[in-house]
Amino acid sequence: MLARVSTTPSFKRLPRAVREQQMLDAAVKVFSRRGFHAASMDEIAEDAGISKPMVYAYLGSKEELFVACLHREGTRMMEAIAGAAAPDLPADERLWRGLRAFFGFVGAHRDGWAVLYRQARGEQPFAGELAIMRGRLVEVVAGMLDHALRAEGREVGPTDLEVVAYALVGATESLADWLADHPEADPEKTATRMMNVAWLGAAQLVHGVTWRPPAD
Amino acid sequence: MLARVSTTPSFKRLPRAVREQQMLDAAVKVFSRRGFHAASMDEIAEDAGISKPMVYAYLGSKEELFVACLHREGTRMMEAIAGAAAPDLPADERLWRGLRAFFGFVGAHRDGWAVLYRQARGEQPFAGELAIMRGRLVEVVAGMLDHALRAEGREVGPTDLEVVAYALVGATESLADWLADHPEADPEKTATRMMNVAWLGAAQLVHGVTWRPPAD
DNA sequence: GACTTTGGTTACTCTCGCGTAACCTTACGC
DNA sequence: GCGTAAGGTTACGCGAGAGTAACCAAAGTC
Repeated sequence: MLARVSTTPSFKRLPRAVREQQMLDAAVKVFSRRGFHAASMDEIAEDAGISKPMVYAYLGSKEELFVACLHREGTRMMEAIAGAAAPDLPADERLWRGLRAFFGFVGAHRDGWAVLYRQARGEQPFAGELAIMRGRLVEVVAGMLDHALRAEGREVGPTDLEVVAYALVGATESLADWLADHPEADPEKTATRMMNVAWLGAAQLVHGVTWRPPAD
Repeated sequence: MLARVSTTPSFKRLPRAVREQQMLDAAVKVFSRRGFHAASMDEIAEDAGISKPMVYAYLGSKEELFVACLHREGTRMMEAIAGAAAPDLPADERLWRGLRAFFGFVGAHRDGWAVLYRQARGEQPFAGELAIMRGRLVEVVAGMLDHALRAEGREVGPTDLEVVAYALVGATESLADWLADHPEADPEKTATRMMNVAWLGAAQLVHGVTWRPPAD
């Protein structure tokens, strides 16, 4: 004993870009399993096969690390959706493709994105970050609705539009949660169900059918 | 100086039941403002006008305290809804009354319930607690839908029913968030908007209008 | 008016985990 | 082949905040 002065060089010493991705992979995994607070930097570092100071050197504080996860995963998701829903298609087709892409993504990352997202909704430092992403989605959906409405020669106040879009996005998020909690469920089928709720409701609105509260 | 041996007796020494409510009030306030983790027991105690050991004596650990908040506020909300939506009304009327009561409640507790709820969705120890409450709501909504469907001589698989109900509940939660973030918004109007999305979509489903994915 | 229960306090302890200082070592430019 | 930057490590400081021990006093109770 006492030999092995130079520790097994195995194959270490990877370039920064690679290590960063490994760290993010580990971070997403650990944050998802444990939650932001219960997750320890030590565990993330260990899971990434690296020591803690490296994580700090590359990705900064725990909060920054979490935000980085959110960003990477969020961007991937947004790209998946944007890549599927071409802007020159009719509204229902766009909606359908967007939903399918979204649920496909969530289904494929069942214990990554969805869980991270859930975390972030509550914690104040991240809620803002999330609100921005959700805001972009809401804007897109609201734009679609507006487009469809104008095609019918109709028009609705911007707040109404925003709120309806917000509700649709909320319903979709909710089903994403549901999907994440039901490993056996089919993403495609979930997307279809969501489409039923969203589009049939939205279509009514587009055609000017409106529900009004009873006179009491 | 050195006098004031007996500290101002002011009017202290309240019965347990009263103090517990004060503590819960303070806890809801602080948890909402700071979030579960950032909230300190010291601050809650101070805000309740009492010292920390009393909080531990009456409500137990920090987690238990949070759960107690969730329970109290959740029960209040459920009661508000249940009291409004009589079970012998037609489905749309029940839905409308339930939504109105719900948004009324959220609007009246803008920085209490909604924020607490948001917190709890993410944190693992509480997510279960919440899931149970949401589950009850989903069940009620699903039951309503089922009832309406059967009245039309139609029937849908239980999973479909559950998922649609889940989506509606999710959309509603989402608008509750929106309402909590928009102090100027009118709860009644928000309920109407939700009703538009939920009911017009649901009504289509009830009448057997179903959207199907394009053949591709 | 003693005695016990209930409401209340001050002043700690102790853990946990973020963040860092100080220190190696392999690769690469030149 | 030699300097230096880039990749990597061990081992620790230390702040914060949950939870507690020990102790005090008013209000019932008999």
